Amino acid sequence: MRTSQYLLSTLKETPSSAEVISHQLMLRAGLVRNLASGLYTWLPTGLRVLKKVENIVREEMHRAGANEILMPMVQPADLWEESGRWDDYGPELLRLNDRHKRPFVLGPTHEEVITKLVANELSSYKQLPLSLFQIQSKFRDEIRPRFGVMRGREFLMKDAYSFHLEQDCLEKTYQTMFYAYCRIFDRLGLNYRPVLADTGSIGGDASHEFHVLADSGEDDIAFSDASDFAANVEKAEALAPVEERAEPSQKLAEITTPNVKNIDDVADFLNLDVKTIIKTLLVCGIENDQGDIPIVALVLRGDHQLNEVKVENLPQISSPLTFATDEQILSAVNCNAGFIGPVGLTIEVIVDRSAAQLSNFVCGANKNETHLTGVNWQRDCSENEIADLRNVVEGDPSPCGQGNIVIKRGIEVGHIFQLGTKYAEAMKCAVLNEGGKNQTLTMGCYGIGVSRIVAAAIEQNHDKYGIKWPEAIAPFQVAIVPMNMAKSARVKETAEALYKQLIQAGIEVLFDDRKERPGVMFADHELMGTPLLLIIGERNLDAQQIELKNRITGEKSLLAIDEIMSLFK
RNA sequence: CGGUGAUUAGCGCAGCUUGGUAGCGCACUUGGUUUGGGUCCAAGGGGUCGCAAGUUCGAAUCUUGCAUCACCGACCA
Repeated sequence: MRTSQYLLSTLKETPSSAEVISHQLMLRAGLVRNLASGLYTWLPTGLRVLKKVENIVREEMHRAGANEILMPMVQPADLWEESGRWDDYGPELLRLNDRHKRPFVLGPTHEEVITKLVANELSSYKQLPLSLFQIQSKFRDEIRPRFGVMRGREFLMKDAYSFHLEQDCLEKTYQTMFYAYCRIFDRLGLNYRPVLADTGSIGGDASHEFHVLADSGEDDIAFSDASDFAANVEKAEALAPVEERAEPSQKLAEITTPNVKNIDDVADFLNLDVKTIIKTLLVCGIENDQGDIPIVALVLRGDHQLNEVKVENLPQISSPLTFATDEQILSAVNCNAGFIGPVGLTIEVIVDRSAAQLSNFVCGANKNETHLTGVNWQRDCSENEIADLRNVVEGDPSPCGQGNIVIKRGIEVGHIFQLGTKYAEAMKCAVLNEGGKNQTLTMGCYGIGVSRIVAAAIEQNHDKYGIKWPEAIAPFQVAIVPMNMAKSARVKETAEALYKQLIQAGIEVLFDDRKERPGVMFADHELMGTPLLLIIGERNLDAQQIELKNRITGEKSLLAIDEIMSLFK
């Protein structure tokens, strides 16, 4: 490709709307342009990268035995009614009507369509297991699209689905997909980790997320410093403290705490460590037969954070998690938020493992402007249900039993999980088994955020000059940068000849044939992140040499012209 | 959805307080100059100042409403 025929569209200045570095560089290097909130046009350079990522994903899916298909982006609403997600899926699901006023959705994912398809196409266990995938645009009407294509509303995703008669077969394919994902991210040249994940609203048993490690990531990942354990903080178990609870040594006392509203205030007021204070949060339980919603108290150590996913997974708590309103709090405990404590509560109380290990602690007295000190479990309030309610923090013992937790940020680029029979049951996806009986299939589901990978790769590979593409996904393998070609026939001839050779050899080459100063060319190619530059100038032509510059290492070397082609063998 | 801020040329911004025919830098066009790291000089083109209404002789500027975009939070595959 010659730059004179190419839409280069680089920008010297950073558009003000771009927050993270990948978004800034994608705009500056001319990869994408914003159309509306969360919607992007892919320019030639960006599309080249996107296609490369897509192809690596496709190749590895084929290697894993999956068949490529393509499903429509627009899906009839009745499929979603059938699966129950028409009601369950929130406003993220974009709903629309056609000219006959029939309802449709813009697909945020394709479980319904594929399950329906397989239900219609398969009839015998002999056709199983079967894996299908597509690479298709999805639309999710995100509340807050941000970070460019990292969290866009329309984005490119590879989604694969596997169908099985039995769980052990599903597990085998799950393993195959796990390794396929590792191969994909290895080939992409990214620093990534598979991490244990919560199965979330989709349900199912086992789940791993694949995260690209980057400070700008939106997820917290808990690692062990002594093993290869890694889990999303949502999922990482906070183990019960091993030390025995200390015996009560203080008397229970009531103190007046005016204008003390949160844990930090209490700690300041009493000059105590927040770790000796507990906080009590009131949330909504599951609606009972009378249609009442019970309020449940959750007790945590002052320095710990509530883990909403863990709480939602408790049988007595409503999902999604809903905090009690001020009115509900007042009627349940007869005081305001900020002064609630477990002593004397009549509602159900669930205590976090770490909070349960405390003795002689401070808590709210269920009376405004009042706290209790010297509180002890059993002696002052009944022994309650104990559960893991909190996020792990750095330094916690790792749930794998080895080492301690370290927390890093990650960008979720892949997610695999064992779906089970949820959709197969809803969509009546079954085949005849060996015994001639109808048997509902069990499913696996495997997603990769293709467009998000492009952003994640930049987050991980850039410097002050621009993008440093991993070789496998660079838009061009090499650029020819002639110095002052307009004035030097020799430079022009050499550049043209080299360009022709590279094209013939099937190399993806960008020939900078603009009449630009060298600095402009260098700056553009460094911004675009082309891994290799071939710099042709009068200076080295006397010796029949061309300068080779490596974008990643910064190394420069001189090569004889006839050696150039051997670089690409 | 709540809070905050923004909206003036393709991009980055000034002008608004104190109303009087819209400016700077980059980019773009033309000519010259320069040519191994974003040259320099000169001359140009490009704007319903987000939209609508109001105040006024006169509105980018003051008032009101709306829209869009972004950030923080809530929410969420």
